[in-house]
Amino acid sequence: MSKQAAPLPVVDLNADAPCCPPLAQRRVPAETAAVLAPAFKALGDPVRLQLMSMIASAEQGEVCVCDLTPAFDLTGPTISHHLKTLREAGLVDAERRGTWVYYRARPGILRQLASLLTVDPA
Amino acid sequence: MSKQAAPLPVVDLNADAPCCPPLAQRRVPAETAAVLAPAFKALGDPVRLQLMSMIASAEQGEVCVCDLTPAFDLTGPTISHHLKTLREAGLVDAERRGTWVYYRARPGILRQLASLLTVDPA
DNA sequence: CGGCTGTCTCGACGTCTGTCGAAGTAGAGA
DNA sequence: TCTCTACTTCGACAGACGTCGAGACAGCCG
Repeated sequence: MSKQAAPLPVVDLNADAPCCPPLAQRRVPAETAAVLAPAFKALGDPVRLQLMSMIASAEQGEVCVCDLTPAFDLTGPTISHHLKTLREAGLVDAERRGTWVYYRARPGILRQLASLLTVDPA
Repeated sequence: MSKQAAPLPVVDLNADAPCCPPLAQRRVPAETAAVLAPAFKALGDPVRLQLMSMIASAEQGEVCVCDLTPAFDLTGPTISHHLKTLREAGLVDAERRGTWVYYRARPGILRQLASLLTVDPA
């Protein structure tokens, strides 16, 4: 950290309201791009995109890893790695309850990404 | 290619209407994920996210590469490489007119990505 | 306590990516 | 035609990424 204060929470990934106007409406500043690009990057893998969808569309709002893993032809560690990527991108949350670990989506950041990509109906 | 026909254009990136229900509404099938993930991946770099925004928000609907390049501390070849990535992801189109090359956004795919990320206001 | 199961971490591997400089191509103009 | 500018392609390199097997850790249940 070279900045001593970093006073501005440039983009708040937890906010429920869109952080910024649509990408097609105003130039995205470098700081915003630096914060949001990793989220897109995390969705930029087919496996993670499916994982994200399975988590976000879960009936109870959460899914057990044990239900996620068998849906792919990949080993447990690999799925775990992808879930970690989604976690670090702020797209999902994990919680351990007893033997199992449950993942749930963070709707706030999804909304922000969606609004960023919004295009005028023109 | 093991399939002999591949008859279904599973996802039409040029369509203006959303190709598929929101990611949080129904599990994204593997084929859809395979088609859309590259687009998210292309947006998963801060430079490309800014380039995309500069192109999509252009006043005349298009931008000259010569206006794009000086906005970054990167060499021409590097910007050219990122633009190629955006092109190959189907996010932008390029057209040469005389000396200059102009890029414009493809709103269709942007709309599809946005609708995929849409979350119920719940 | 000891063993079992579910999940994550670690280390390794081949591949892909972002970046550059050098060289190639396309068009404008003298 | 010759040269200049704008942009792309090529070749190279360091670093990041996706995947796996082996092992570590956490919680359950005898």
